Amino acid sequence: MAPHPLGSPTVQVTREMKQPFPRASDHQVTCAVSAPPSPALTPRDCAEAEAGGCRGPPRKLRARRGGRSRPKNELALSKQRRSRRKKANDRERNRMHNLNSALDALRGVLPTFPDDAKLTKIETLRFAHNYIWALTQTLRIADHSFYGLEPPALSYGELGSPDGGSAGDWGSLYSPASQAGSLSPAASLEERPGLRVAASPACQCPGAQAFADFL
DNA sequence: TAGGCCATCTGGTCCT
DNA sequence: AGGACCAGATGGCCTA
Repeated sequence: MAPHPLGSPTVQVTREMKQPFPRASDHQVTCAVSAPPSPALTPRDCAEAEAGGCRGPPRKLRARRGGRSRPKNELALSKQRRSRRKKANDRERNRMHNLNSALDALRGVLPTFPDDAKLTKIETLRFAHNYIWALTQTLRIADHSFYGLEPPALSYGELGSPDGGSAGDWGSLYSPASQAGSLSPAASLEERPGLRVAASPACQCPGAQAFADFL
């Protein structure tokens, strides 16, 4: 898939565009209260009910009960519901955009070539995880050589999963040792020929050199 | 054409 | 009550 840049304007496809007819559930919600349980109410039934054309207390009686008439209430209620839903949709969209922005920022600090295909979301997360793990190991090696100690044995088996913990949720996704299909820094790039990790002039990511050395 | 990825909508749940 | 978060559903786009 040709990744669409995140900043590109997203086409707002409303429910109305996708689904020419209102969802049954929506209709049921608005109709259920205002009309007696009758089989298969149509929007027209609802409209009639709202206009007082349906069975139910006559106008006079309704008015006598005081306050606003019920149909009007239902109308207002459904309007309010729609408005709330719309606001919630906006927030949700916004939230997902923020999430994607964060993901983009993460992509930005991962060592790939600028013209490489964009990492997918899951690839980005897995790659970042293993990248951090690799950098950690690099620091470890550097520390040991600085203090004149023997470098630690860098076997995945000894080190466990990249997060340093048990092979829990993260490990199940990409323990470098066990997950052949995982996005370990090297493996992930073999999986996607378009993507490479290297310390090259084209790659302007912090830690890329150390990372490449480590590899 | 099938499958992968994605954006969006939606209803439910939890929290403030 | 309203917002944040989540997961399921749906449909569009793209590639092998």
